[in-house]
Amino acid sequence: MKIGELAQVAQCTVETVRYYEKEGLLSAPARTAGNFRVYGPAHVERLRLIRNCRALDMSHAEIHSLLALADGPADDCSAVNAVFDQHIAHVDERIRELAQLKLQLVALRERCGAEQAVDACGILQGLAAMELEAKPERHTHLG
Amino acid sequence: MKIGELAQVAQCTVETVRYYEKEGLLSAPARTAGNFRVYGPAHVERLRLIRNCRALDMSHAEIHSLLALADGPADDCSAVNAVFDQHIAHVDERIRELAQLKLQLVALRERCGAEQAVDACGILQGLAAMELEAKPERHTHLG
DNA sequence: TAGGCAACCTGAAGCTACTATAGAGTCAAC
DNA sequence: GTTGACTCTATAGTAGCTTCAGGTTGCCTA
Repeated sequence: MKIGELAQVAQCTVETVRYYEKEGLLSAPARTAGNFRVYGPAHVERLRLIRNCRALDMSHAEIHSLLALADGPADDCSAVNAVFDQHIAHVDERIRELAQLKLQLVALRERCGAEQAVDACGILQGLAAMELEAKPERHTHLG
Repeated sequence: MKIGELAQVAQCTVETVRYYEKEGLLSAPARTAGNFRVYGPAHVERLRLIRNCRALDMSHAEIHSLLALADGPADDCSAVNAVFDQHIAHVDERIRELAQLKLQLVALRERCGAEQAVDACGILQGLAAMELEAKPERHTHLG
């Protein structure tokens, strides 16, 4: 199959497929005489795996690790589990961060219920008054 | 004060301050004869506001809106509230997405409790078998 | 056989919010 | 007068794509 069909079955764009090839996530396929990429079932399976990892918000680095492990001759998959556990920890941390954020946001929002002059707006006042604190170090690649 | 001091009181780097100026979030200050930037109290307040908005994960576009409204001659601050409400909605949406993601991740993780051959690893099998679904449109700038 | 059109090709730029680097200039202290 | 901390501009890099420009291939129809 050509790149358009591959992209379609994998629910992504052709540009994304080419990008994965450039990044080394997807191996370079054979070419036709006219220089078109030709893919087989192995490529489909690989791309599906990559896209599923991305759907789970895994980074390219994490996916690279997983693919290497999947290809490798390892006898047991504890390393796979480790990559996965770490990613779950990333998601957990981000959820906690956002929950904390929401508390702050809602508290600020409550300072301005009624319509009033901008100068008196509790939100803007709150934003100006908030204490800046050094951001805690991040251990997640999730934005 | 010079840029280093400003950056220190605002808990950010000098590079970030210069970046905000280039982006139009912070107005260009006066310069010394030696071409050093000189800031006053107004700049401190402005930068604090910006940094607080960023601490709440607001995008530059959102901050631009807020600053314009804060500066504007508007009689009431309902537009401010609207920007804020929309941002809260962004955070909410991202929390929901991540919670959903975590369910999937934990379900996958449970498929491989014990150490076993990579070929039999339930996680990798699950990742290959997952049904690709078109990603829902995103309404948040939060990663 | 020619023309048209969709799909393909490469390479480079754009997006967000910074961070990092290079190479040069400024300034206060010793 | 020289050291060293600070500042300046300009450029490139980060992640994970998306978009664009400009050109080629291949199939269908007239």
